[in-house]
Amino acid sequence: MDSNSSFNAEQLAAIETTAKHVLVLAGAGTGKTTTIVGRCNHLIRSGVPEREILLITFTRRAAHEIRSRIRGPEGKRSLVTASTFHSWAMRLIRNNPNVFKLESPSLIDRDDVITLLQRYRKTHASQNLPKARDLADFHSLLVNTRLPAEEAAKLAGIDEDKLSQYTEASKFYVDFKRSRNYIDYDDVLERVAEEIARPAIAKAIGKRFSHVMIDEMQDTNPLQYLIVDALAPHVNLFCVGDDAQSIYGFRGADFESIHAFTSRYPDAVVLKLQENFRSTQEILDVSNWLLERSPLEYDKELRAARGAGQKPILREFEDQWSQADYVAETIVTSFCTEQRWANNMVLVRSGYSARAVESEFLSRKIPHVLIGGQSLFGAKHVKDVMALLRIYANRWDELAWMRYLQLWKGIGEVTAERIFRQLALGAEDSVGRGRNTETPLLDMVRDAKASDSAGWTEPLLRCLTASSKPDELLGAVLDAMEKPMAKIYRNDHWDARRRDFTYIRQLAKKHRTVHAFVDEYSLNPVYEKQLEKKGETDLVKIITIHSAKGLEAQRCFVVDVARGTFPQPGLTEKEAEEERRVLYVALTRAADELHITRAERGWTASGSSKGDEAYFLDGLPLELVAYVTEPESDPDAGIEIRF
DNA sequence: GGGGGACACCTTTTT
DNA sequence: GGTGTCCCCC
Repeated sequence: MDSNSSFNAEQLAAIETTAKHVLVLAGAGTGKTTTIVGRCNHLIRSGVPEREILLITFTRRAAHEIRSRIRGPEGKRSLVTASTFHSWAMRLIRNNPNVFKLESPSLIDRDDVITLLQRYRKTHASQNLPKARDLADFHSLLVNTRLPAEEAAKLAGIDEDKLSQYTEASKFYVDFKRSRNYIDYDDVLERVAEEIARPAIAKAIGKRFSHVMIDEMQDTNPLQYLIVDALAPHVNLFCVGDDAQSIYGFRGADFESIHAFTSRYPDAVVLKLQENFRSTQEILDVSNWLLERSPLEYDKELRAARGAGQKPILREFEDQWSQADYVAETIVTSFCTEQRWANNMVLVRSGYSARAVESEFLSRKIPHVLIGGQSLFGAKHVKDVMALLRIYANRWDELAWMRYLQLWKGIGEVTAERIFRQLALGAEDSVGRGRNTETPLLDMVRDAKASDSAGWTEPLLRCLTASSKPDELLGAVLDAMEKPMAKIYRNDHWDARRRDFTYIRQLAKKHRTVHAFVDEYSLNPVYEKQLEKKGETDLVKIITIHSAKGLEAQRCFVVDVARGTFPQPGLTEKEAEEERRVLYVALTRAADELHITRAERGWTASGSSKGDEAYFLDGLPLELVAYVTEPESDPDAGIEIRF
């Protein structure tokens, strides 16, 4: 991989370019990651200090992947910074409180935001407000797109007469965060974007990082663009993207912006990677067909460097169980000859779709890993425990207090809020009176113990008096919470939940401060199923398509490609086209064997659909695939006589 | 004010 | 199978 002979001419041109700013348009499977890594190594060889290279990705997974492929000197860890926009920005904020005007803020995640907005909704119950989730999503869209509220509303399909409810909620939310020193994911970027607009700041950052590389440029949203724009005069940009793989529109990304790259950065060159090394031509034929059917212009026609192979298989099933059975059966059969589970990848549109497949794998004992589902830190019981750690890190983290207090029998929202207010007021008082304020909270909790029949004071005291080493603190907290949690979760898989804490403790060991650990759990959640599989490498991947971008496997199953499911009904054209790109990403993951399946009766080849919903495979020329119906759907087609 | 039961409506996708 | 929401009883 190090010698230039392993790159083709297109890749080499990108790797060795001397242009200040570069945009590489790289179709699926054209060696995008290889090129980024190659560019990185090339820069280092040409004398650019490793620490001057900043490599930005959109998912943690991609950051990790790239980091592992950049070699440091003599096998040492490379000094190249490879991280997501968010974790890079968060580190800047933490390390420069004066510049970013935030002193140890508490980072809150989406669940916290929703909890908070649920509370807001209750206090405005008469107004019949939109769901907390919708309020949160709208606010986030507003921040990420930088649009005026009216236009963002149009984008999100919000009625004009409802808009004031959304903007009022946003206002409440922003005020709440400011008064409590909270920041959310969007604030992390926004804070950096605002300060980096000052030339002195941008210049200082440019001094540290001379080369900024951005992966998946098409997913960059306007907020992130502000950061890139500010850096552009001071750094060399190397951006890689593919408009056909833009699948983060819901986060405010607009792939049209990469078309405007050269007008944005006049001294930029645009290079193309068009030769696909991953897939057989048959797989690309179906993928190309899908894109051609789009009303949008992608100017893309992938060519297979590898040549011909076998046609993709299109199958339909009665229900999701027979579909899952087919996937499992095919994999087991292949394992007999290949002796390798990891040749297989199952791609799902949503975590929900993964369930039937996973349960089939479990019953057949097929070693697998589920990626993109719920994060371990998203689990209720983990959040309960983390609430105590959050209080430790930031004594007046109201959301953490509310969560913790409401665990206890007899304490609901109202009582929890009362207790919190009393403590906060008491602390203020003792500051006002100039008392020794070292431990006012501790004293007050001790005082409260006398009247505490619910039991909340005891674990809290253990927590507040514990060691400041994350793993020791966590140990103390778990110790104190074990019994009460066993009771709370007695009918709710307590044994399975309890096991998770072992992993959390291992993770805590890696951090020096509680603050760092609490941050990490928001920005870098660890996925439960992945942790369990640590060490095992030969696994079938069940993965959401969004998480699978950049990955490949010899044999891929794209399941639940069904009318009314993928795409879901009722999407705007813009949204539906994004779904088309999602499917495109899925299809182009396959190297040799592609199985497209759907679990429903009645798929028709030539567009004479039964439902009114859009369906991407309508009109698919049957010669592009091997099409098989399940026996139940067409009894005659399935007759098999055994001898 | 808390809690349990019934109910609907799910599920996008990531930081 | 899971979770948010509403309603009614304690």
